[in-house]
Amino acid sequence: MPKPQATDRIEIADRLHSAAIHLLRRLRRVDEATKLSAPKLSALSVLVFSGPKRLGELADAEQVRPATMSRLVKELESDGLLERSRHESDGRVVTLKATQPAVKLLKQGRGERVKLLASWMKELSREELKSLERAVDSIDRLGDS
Amino acid sequence: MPKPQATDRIEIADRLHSAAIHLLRRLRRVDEATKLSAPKLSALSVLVFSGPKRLGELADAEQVRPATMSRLVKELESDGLLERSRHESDGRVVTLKATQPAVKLLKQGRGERVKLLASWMKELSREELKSLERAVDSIDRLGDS
DNA sequence: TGCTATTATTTAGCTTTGCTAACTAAATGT
DNA sequence: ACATTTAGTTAGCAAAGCTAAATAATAGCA
Repeated sequence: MPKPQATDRIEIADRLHSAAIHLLRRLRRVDEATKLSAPKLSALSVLVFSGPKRLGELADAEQVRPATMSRLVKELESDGLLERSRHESDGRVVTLKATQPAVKLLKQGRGERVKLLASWMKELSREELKSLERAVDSIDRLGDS
Repeated sequence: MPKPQATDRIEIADRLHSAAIHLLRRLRRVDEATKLSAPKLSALSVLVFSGPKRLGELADAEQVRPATMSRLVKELESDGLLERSRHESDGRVVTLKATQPAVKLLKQGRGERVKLLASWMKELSREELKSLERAVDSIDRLGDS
């Protein structure tokens, strides 16, 4: 019984890479309906489910540069989905907080993209769903170190 | 022992969505080294591992519009990584074939992004790797129907 | 205290990769 | 022959990533 070799890992890595690309491309199609693109939904999701954050923290959490997050935040703000406020003691930091409409959108609607993805998952067998559930955490930790 | 509920699926879908976004963002950082972005590597990978394709087929496989694939192909061609040729009997179709340098790059080097991803996977336990291997196929089939 | 360095965010400008719409060229069918 | 369909390309736009440079506030230190 062979142990996992480097080539196995590379094979799996290759398929994971393609699968991630394909999955996000398929999900992109729902964007018009939601009005929220993947990066915006993902960032807003952090604010809704983990509470207020400063801009730099959110950029870190989302693996983008502060400059990129600044633009996303500006657009989410003008959509009324989050509020910027200045920190009381440190005037440099901007604190971001999801608004009620955003909480409603994400908590109740949970996002059109996520609902669509969840509906696709109905096709999976019980075992496939179990594997997927276990794998998701591994995937999200990949490259953390 | 409860069966998987809709809320479980939505929870997993939400985490899968975030995990896929985060994974691809982390991988993007290696692009400078490779000179091949995710969409190009993914498209080229199809040609190398599944053989020549017409442009429309490749666009379908990659879940993008022909117009988008046409541009990617043009750039890959000017990098010497694939060759366009006209179909013998049907003058409308363009057949795409990976060149030797491309085969070498992907088969031997297997792409910097994939190598990096594979190296991250060393941190996973045997069990996590197994779950991931099983899950990858499910992920890639999601939304196929 | 007062200068200097650091830190947080923003702005400007560029690149890549999606898209749609409109075009060309070739094949098909009536 | 002529209209329609099919395959691919081109043009032009938007979103989201980046870096570099600007701004503003804080912190450190002589």
